Amino acid sequence: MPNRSRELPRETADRLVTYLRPLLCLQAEGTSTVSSTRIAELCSVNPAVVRKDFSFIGKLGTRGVGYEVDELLDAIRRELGLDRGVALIVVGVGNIGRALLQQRRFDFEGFRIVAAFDNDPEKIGATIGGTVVEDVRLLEERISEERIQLAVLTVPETEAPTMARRLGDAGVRSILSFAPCRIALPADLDVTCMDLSVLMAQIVCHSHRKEER
Amino acid sequence: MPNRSRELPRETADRLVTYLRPLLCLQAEGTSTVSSTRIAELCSVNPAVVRKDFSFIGKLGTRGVGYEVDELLDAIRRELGLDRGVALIVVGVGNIGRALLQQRRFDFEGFRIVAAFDNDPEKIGATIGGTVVEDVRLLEERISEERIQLAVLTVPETEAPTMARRLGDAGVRSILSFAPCRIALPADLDVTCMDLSVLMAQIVCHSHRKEER
DNA sequence: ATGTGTGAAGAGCTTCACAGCC
DNA sequence: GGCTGTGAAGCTCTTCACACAT
Repeated sequence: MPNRSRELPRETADRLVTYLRPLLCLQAEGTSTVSSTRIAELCSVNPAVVRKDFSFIGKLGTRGVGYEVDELLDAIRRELGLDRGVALIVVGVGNIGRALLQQRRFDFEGFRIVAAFDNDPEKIGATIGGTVVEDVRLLEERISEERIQLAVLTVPETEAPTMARRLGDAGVRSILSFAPCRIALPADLDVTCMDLSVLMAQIVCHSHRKEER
Repeated sequence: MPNRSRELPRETADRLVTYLRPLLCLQAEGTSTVSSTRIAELCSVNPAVVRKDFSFIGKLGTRGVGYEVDELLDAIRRELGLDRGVALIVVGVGNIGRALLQQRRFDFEGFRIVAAFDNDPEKIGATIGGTVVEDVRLLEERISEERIQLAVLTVPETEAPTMARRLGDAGVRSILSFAPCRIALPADLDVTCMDLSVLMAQIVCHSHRKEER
């Protein structure tokens, strides 16, 4: 009985994303077929999890053999909607903004940075990693032109809430913010805050908790 | 019956960290007491979750009133081991490394960047955000001097695995890596990979999945 | 009246174990 | 023999609802 539910569990969706990179590596080194056990090793998870995850996107494996790497990649990307290139913008060209613009690996993975914005006249007009930095006043115009759904917000903490609202009003669906502050969210807009202090604190805790065993 | 199990669930530990920042804000604006409902709003979780989480670290609230902000902060930090300042190093002073060094908020939150390293002679000796960049050859020496347990790894992808091993051998317990690659982990060392492509892909998926409802 | 503390019920995810196919 | 596919069991976390304290 094929697993027909369109409802793949949230955890499964998240893990499917993490399988992509190891699979791309295997593909690059010419491996054509791979077992759930091998993938599980590469991702530090249980092999049964891997098989169950794949079962949600259809029967892809051959018993006694394993999975075709190419097929897997296609199936995962199709399922997750990563197969048609996701256009995104970077708002704020500070250190983190620059890091993103210079990260050329994105192309490879189905992301396309189509614009970057800042309010600093010194930065406007500069080309970083192939993208020209534009005046933030053009933000709304460009978002609707390019039908942008994802924005990465890397402006200073003080400007983040205002800018998040502007992005939402302009039609952006999701925001990944690096500002270490709570952003009041207008419900239909989802904001993911990547707060490095929080992340590091969590890591430190895990380590403390591990010692107690 | 107080919840005496030292075993706080992993999710609880992670959430306790996320409560810190809103609480710090409340403290800064002079609020002395807060309800589980208010915290729940600020963190987008269920109030019952908040109360249950706090119950794991002892009875801290007053029925009919709420929780003392100061007490809560102390209790959470004590429980998570964030009360005695965590020393960390930054390895690799590229864009992300610089972003971390300039983030002065860490001091506030119990983190102390005690050293930064790079192999570029142009960068060695420079002071960024109050920290002097040192030659990466001094890495092992400084780690043992300062008894470093946490390192943030922001070197290029090609150097990340080697450097992770060096850090592990030198005595570091946890690594937060920004390199978009799998790092073979020596079991007792825990490596958290913050892969921005993966994060963005997950965000895009959440958004797609939300639309389907 | 208001808001905490918590057993009990419920939901969701993980692991197991084995049948089935190559 | 090797590996997938998957019901069923097990486990963990979440949500509910209400007793209890102020």
